[in-house]
Formats: sequence, C-alpha cells, structure tokens
Amino acid sequence: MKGQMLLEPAPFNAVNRLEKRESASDRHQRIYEIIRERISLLHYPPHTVIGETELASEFNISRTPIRRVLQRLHFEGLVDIRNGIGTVVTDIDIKTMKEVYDLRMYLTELISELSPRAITPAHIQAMEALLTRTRSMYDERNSEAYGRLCNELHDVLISLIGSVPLREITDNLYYRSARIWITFLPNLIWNEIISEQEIETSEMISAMKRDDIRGVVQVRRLYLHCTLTRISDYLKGAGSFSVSPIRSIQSDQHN
Amino acid sequence: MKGQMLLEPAPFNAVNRLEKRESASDRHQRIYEIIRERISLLHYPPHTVIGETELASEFNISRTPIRRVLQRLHFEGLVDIRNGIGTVVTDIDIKTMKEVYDLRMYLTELISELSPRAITPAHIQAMEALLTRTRSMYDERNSEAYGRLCNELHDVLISLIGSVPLREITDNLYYRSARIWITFLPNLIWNEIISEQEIETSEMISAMKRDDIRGVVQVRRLYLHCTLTRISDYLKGAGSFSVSPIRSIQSDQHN
DNA sequence: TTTGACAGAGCTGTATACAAATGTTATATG
DNA sequence: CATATAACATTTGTATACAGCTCTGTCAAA
Repeated sequence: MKGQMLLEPAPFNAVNRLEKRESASDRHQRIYEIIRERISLLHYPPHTVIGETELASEFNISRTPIRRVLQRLHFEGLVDIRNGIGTVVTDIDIKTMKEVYDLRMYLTELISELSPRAITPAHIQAMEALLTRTRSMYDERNSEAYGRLCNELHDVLISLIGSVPLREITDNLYYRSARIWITFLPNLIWNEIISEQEIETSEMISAMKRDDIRGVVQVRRLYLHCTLTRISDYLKGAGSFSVSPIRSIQSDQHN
Repeated sequence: MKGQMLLEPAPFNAVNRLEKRESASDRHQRIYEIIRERISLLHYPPHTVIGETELASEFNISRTPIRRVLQRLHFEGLVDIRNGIGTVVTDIDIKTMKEVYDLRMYLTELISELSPRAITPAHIQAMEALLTRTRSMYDERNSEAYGRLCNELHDVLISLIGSVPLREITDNLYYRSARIWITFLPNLIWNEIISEQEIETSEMISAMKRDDIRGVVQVRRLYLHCTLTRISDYLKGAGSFSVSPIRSIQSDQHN
C-alpha cells in the first residue's frame, strides 16, 4: 500500500525509546518534513499562524529546535516570520507563481540532460501503485489524498535526478508552488483533474518501460504547462487578485 | 532628540546608534553577507572552524542570532555544523563541483529567456568601472582583490535577472562554487586569469551596449565553461583527489 | 613500548527567563 | 458619539546557563 521503498524516513511517534536516541539532525529533518507536508496538504493553509510554542508543546521539546525548523522553512519561502505577530504560512502572488512554474518547466527538462539516474523496476512499480491509487479516486473529491498522491509522484521523479543541486532546487520549487495548485482544486472539475493525473502517470510509466527518461520529463513538462495555463485562465476569468480563493477550510484537528 | 547625533563619537564600535535601531532581520542579513563574503574570499578557507562564540563576541551579540546566520549558511551548503566539533567551512568534491558548474551554465542561459530586466546605463557604467579595475590588476597577484571583482561582477549580472526564484538560485549556486575557483588561482598563471577576465568583461559591455542580453549570458556561459575545463584539466594532470590544493602548499609543517 | 581507559577542554544543542514588537481593547477626552 | 491614547495580551527575538558530544592528552597496565 505504501511506496516507501525509495525513501526511508519512518516519521512516526515523537517519543521513541525502542531504538537509539534520535540525533538532533535527524529530529530536525523529521519535524521539518512533517510541517512541510502539513503546509503542502493545506492542513496549514496560507495565512495560518503556526506559533512556536504550540509546535514546541506538540513535539515535547523547547522552542529552540522548533525555531530552527521554522527558520529553514522561512529561508525556503514557505513561511514568513514576523516579530510580535507569529509565523504565518505564505501566500503567493500571480507573478511569482508564474515565475516558479516557468522555472520548474525548464529545470524538468534539465533532468534528462544532467546525469539522470537509471530507471529501475522499483521506480516503475512505485509509479504503477500510484496509478492504481489515482484510478480509485474518481467521483469522490478528496483534496488531501490527491495532494499526497502528487507529493509521492514528485518523490519518484526527484529520485531520478542524479545532480544533487538540481534535485534540491527541484524539490524546493515543488513545495513552493504545490500547495497553490491544491488551493485551486475546489474551483475545478474533480474528474477532469483525476483523469489528467491518470493520463500523466500512465504516460510516464510507458516512457519508463522503454527506458526513455527524456520522454518522462517531457510528460512532466507538459503537465506543468497545462497546470499553469489552467490557473492563469481561471484567474483571468474570475478577475481575482488573491491567489487563494478559499479562505475558510475545515480545520478538523484530530488529537 | 537630534542633538544626540552630534554627541556620538567615532563609530569604531560595532553598535551604531546614529540612525534608527537596526531591525533583527536587517542585522541578520548584514552579518550573513559579511560571513558569506569572508568564505568566498577565503578569509575563512575550507576546513576552517568558525566557532559561534568567537563570532558572537566579534559582533557584540549572543550566540543565538549568530546561530541563525550559521544555520542559514548550512542550509545553503557553505558550512557544516558538527556537534562537539564546531562550524567548519565546507570543501567540495569534484563530482559536486561539476554538477554545480553544469547547472550554472544552463541557468545562465535561462536569464535571457525568463523575463530579463532592462539593461540600463547604470549597468554599463558599473561594468566599465569593473573593467578599469581589472586592467589595473596585471602583474601583481592579489587573489582577494580578484575575488571581490568576481563577486561584484556577479552582483551586476544577477541584477539583470527578473525572475525572483531564478535570481535566488543563481546567487546561491555562485557562492557555492566561487570560493573553489579562487582556491585554484595559486596554481594558474596570473596574467592569463586577468586577461580572460578583461576579455569577458569587455565583451559583456559590448553586448550590453547593443542591448543584447542574450549575448551577455552567452559570454558568461562560455566563461563558466572555460573555468570548469581549466579546473578539470588541472585535477586530471595532478591526479589530486582533494579539490583544495592550497592545503598542500604549506603542508610541510612538522609538529 | 604499546595500548587502553579516562578525565578534561571546547564545541554545539537545548531549555528557559526576559526583552522587544505588534495587535487589541479599554478608557479618557473633545 | 467619535477619536486618540494608554494598558494589556500574545508573539517572536535575545541572552545565558547547562547538557551532550567529540577530540585529545595523560597515565597506568600489559
């Protein structure tokens, strides 16, 4: 059910005494990925005030290591830290969004030119699992499940990037813009979204099976282009200024 | 209220109260740029242990804001923070260096395609000043002055980049690799370096004067290609594994 | 002489008290 | 009533004491 054969973070319980004590660096990385995922899945939608004390009590640590995580997210453009106010999740203006998408399109093509990694059966297997999950998502709108799907598809793609700096940049730009796409989903037709996702995934699998990484990234580039066009068209039609059309999201906080 | 300005003595102290109090964000940016410049100019060569307490006493602040700066430099790959050891300036292996240079070459070409800024007379003027300084540097080896020259040339170039994320990435990749180039200078012929620098700068000015930003970035790309080739050839000839030959120069110390 | 343990120095990591900044609310005043 | 002002609550920023980690030098034992 899980395609975690490519990654092994195992982020689960905060208090884990079964193994050796978690190093400071590992704990930082774990909490960083947790909060980044919450932002990308709109569990913390734009303009949300996160709050250092709140997170510190949740993870049973002091503010100091939490601040380190939030400052990293700030350097990467995902949150804005304001003295006296709090740490707020950033929104994104239209101009910056287009810049990020244009850049992502060019960098995606670079993947096939800058020492790509070999496509392994594990990659294809992970993609086929994602395809199956995609096909089960018709007719029932579930933005969070779709967001997880996109994140895991992204994980497979960046595992094909051999160049370390290109991989880091691609990862950063993805999380800088991914949540904006999820924000737009309520304004679009659900089955169309899933249909395009299914086509993209299946075409990627076809390219992978003939060991054509250039084809893989071309599919990805086309998908990015369609996404950008879709968002631009909606904004032009609605004449909206803010990029986040939904302000109130059901914040069902479990635990 | 304004009378205090006249009572202030010479600003030899790091704390300067002549204007409004510097905000936390501005001070962070100021110290960040200072330390980044020291790393790029080899004032802190690779493997140098910087030390938080040392910097804290230098800037008359506590370790906390210093740690924020060092962690940012760590996220950007310029230093490595090791518990129990200290904060050490990173070296770079051959593979990563080639990856960074390849990426820089591609991204440089992107500048002319992704909404470049208009070339103004101020740009040309700044470049001509750099050209004059370059011509005055023949026959006298001065790596630090040359490093400053490269940094300021880089400043002019990124000011031509309209896309904000592309500008940030280009800036980061420059500082990730620039100090490595400076490290190699002692092994090369000085006047050849300055000559190439003069040619690059003058050709950029020519392209700027005919408002040809595509020509500007092509010159830059060619320069990067030559630099990478030069470093690769040296490493192949010397058969050296480490990228920092400066260490072996004065390695005849016996303790 | 060699080897192992161990204590010490020095560094970063963490927790915490307090300072500074900001938005809100109550209150005095025209 | 409207408005300016001051007090307050909440948040991030800073300083600092202490804990944990790593290397190194010393000394004793094989």
